[in-house]
Amino acid sequence: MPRIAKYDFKKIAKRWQDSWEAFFRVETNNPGRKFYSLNMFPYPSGVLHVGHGRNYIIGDAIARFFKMRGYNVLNPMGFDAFGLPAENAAIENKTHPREWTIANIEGMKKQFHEWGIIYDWDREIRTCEPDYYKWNQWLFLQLYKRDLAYRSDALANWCPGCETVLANEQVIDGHCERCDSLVEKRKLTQWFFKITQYAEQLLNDLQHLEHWPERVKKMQQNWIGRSEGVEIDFFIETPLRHGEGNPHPTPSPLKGEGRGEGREGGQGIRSLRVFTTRPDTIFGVTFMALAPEHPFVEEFIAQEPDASRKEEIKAFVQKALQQGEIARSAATVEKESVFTGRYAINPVNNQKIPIYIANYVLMEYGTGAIMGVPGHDARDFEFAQKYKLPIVRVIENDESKGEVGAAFEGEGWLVNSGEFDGLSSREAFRKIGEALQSRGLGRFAVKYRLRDWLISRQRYWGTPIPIVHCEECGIVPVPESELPVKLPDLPFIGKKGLADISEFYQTRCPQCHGPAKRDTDTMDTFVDSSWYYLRYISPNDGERAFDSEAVNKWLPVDQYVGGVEHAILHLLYSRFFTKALRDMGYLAFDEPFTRLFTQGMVEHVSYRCPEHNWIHPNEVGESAQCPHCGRPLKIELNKMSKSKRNTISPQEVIDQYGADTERLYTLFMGPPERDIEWTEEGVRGSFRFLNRLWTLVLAQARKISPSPHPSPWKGEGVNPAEFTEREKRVWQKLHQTIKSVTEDIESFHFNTAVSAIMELTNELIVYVNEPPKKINQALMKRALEDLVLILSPFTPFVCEELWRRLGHADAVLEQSWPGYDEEALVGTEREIVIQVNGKLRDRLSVPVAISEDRAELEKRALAQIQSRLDGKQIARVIVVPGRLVNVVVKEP
RNA sequence: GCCGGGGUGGCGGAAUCGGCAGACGCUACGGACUUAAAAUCCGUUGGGGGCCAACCCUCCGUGCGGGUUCGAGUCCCGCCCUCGGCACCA
Repeated sequence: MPRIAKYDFKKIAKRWQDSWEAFFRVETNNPGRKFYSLNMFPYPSGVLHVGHGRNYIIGDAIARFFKMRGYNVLNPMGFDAFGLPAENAAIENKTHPREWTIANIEGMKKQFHEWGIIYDWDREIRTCEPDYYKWNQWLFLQLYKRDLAYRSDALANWCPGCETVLANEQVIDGHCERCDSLVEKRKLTQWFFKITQYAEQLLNDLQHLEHWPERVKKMQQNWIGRSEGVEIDFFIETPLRHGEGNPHPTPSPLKGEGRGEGREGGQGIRSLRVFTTRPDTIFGVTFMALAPEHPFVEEFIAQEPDASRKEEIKAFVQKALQQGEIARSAATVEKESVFTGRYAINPVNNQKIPIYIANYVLMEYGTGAIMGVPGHDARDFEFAQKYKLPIVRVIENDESKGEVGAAFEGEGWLVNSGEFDGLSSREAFRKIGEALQSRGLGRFAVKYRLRDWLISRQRYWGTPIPIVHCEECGIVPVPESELPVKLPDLPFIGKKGLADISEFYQTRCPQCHGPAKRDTDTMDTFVDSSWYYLRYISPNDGERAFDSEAVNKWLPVDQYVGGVEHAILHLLYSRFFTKALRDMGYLAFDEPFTRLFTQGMVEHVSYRCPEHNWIHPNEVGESAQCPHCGRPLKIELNKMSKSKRNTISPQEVIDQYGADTERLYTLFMGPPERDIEWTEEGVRGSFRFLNRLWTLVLAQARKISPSPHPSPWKGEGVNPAEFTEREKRVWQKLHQTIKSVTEDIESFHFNTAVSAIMELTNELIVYVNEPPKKINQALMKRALEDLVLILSPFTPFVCEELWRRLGHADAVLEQSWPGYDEEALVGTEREIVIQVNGKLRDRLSVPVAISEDRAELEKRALAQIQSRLDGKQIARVIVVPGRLVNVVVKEP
């Protein structure tokens, strides 16, 4: 017998690499049975490692699978090409960010090609090109027209490392998500998108996203942070004047008309508005507290007659402001405060309540002022203890009685609450709210944690904001006909923004044509990625951002695949854009992504030397010593990253084992949603499998005469009625495998799909080598063909080659996905488990017909294990048809 | 603190409408082939015991403690650990 040619993955890759693209070119005009498969587009930061590959390999497998199932698959790719790293790299290499970006894009496209990942490159998007960012500007203007984009001075998150402001979403534990610098609050005039206008919808519509991971929805829900409560106005006592004895009698709020928060005439501040989610605890209020930034603070200071107290308050406020809101908002910070010398009146019982300024009260949330209820709020309790304020219990339940060491934050019934005594917390919430509302002293309100999206960035490499500042006309939007406002194409000038380039900002006012200044900020790059999935439908359209008609046919995206790190930022912004564009009439759907899959990270061992820091695994020998100083290295498991020096280059793997091996291992290594460790041994295992497959198919291929592959769901070419028992088992295994692989791919269980394919391969190898060596050629041909087809989304190169060697002239992607025959799944015999008292004791093989016959199964099972039952009394026999017989015996 | 994942052999992980725990792969060990090694192939591989070996038998075993059930990795109650998100948000 002639030798089988070696599995030459390099030759095979070269042969088929360029042959597939045509299958993923789509006509967008006529979607037919469409499937929009989308991977989150990458930031072109350099070379991709095998961990990045996971995202794209999953996406490619899905696209190929749906293609074979007869869908018109749209699978585009592009580059999120604006952003800070390009600027930093450009400064380092003394080039222009564009050069660095383009070079990386070219490199990454080569990598996709090597991986056998197919996109419709005619639809490629690069967000740094004017023909893309022009539409960012257009979108900005649309939002501006509808008051969804506005300019405001606010305390913004300033990152000193990146020298720019950041959105709330980009601040992690008070640090910059990019460079980890401690973020400061600075008062700056900045552009915002009014995402809060959609807070309610963004929250509510989460429930319709059935095919999103639960945790992503939960994260968004937390982030939006809705709370229902009541806003309450507390009258403030007029301050004492010098020489006066008693303060003026306060107006009785229960009788008087509320006037809401604010000042009145020359009388100064009259009332203070707070927000609470627990109006039922209002009788327990023993202090009020303002945020140091609260507008009343200044006035209180001004009105303070006592000079030393005035200084005390001033000093405290200054210190708190310096500490900054971010630092102060950490739960670990000690509660500090100063008494203002002023009192408020509790509208429900006329009690006089001292007003404090406290560091733990945030201006950003609610009204910037709180009512302090130490009996029922842990923070207020801590505060009251420190400042020796009274703690009043106004809610009780069976558990809380007698307990006084802490705030009771649960629900119960009211006590010490006047006419509301005895009501449940819930009833009291409503009744107290209503009582306040009827007197004009309060109103039901809903607050969100979500803040508006700050989009201004003080950087060069981004989309210029299309606004002109004119001394005469004020803020003037650039007319749509003048878009794009292009980035000045100067040799890159280092760490400078547009504010340093007079050629850019000097302009004329579009309205009065007088001299004016362009806005010198650029947009957050998350603007770019909030709508790119719309642009893929008509990527070269010079007339509009996207073609609504076609977009409404192709979207929502059927399957979106990407990293969970975008659970909040990108995915929330995209949902916001979709809803805003829908309301403008451009889109006819509510949510951009029907199904979302978030793949886990790939981890790899990393070595750390106390002196030389991270050492690449390739430099580390068996002994795990530092190659520079010989010291023992600390071994850790970390996410693959350049900074930890533990990345694996796909090129290494492809050179040594081929792209199919990398793809197979990536999909097989573990459940795709979970983080998983990359190991060299695992890669070799996948390589071994492909070699075994190669040998099996080639050894048989020469015996098999070429003929067209039958259409699915039919047994053409094979005749199961004439199969031997052995052949029937092979046939059954084949159909079981097709079924489970199909279902596993649909549910993203690639690891078990691969293992099912391995089992089938093993079974076929056993069948081929079994002693009689009489192989049913028709069966074998069919089995190998189907095997190759169901493996092809995972390892397209080797499968294409094997498919051709099985005698086919047409491509794998032109084939239909194999179907399975329900009848073939069953087989002829079934194994029934025999248990005694629930423990496995024996097995019984019965014909399928009998496996459903309770009486017969019981009879046979008891006969088979009779010897075991000596002297024991049978109490009961449980029969599960098709599965088992459990004999319950009483021990003598 | 709150919310959500997850805890199964030496390792990654299978099996959750309650019904054979450990599929598939890796590692390790033994054997075949080879002058030798690599590769490949065959076998063993959760732990303990039944004198050795084969076969077989048996007990224990899915984070911990209870419970429901003929039967629990799977369901219920109470904990522990771990990863992720949110967190002085009133």
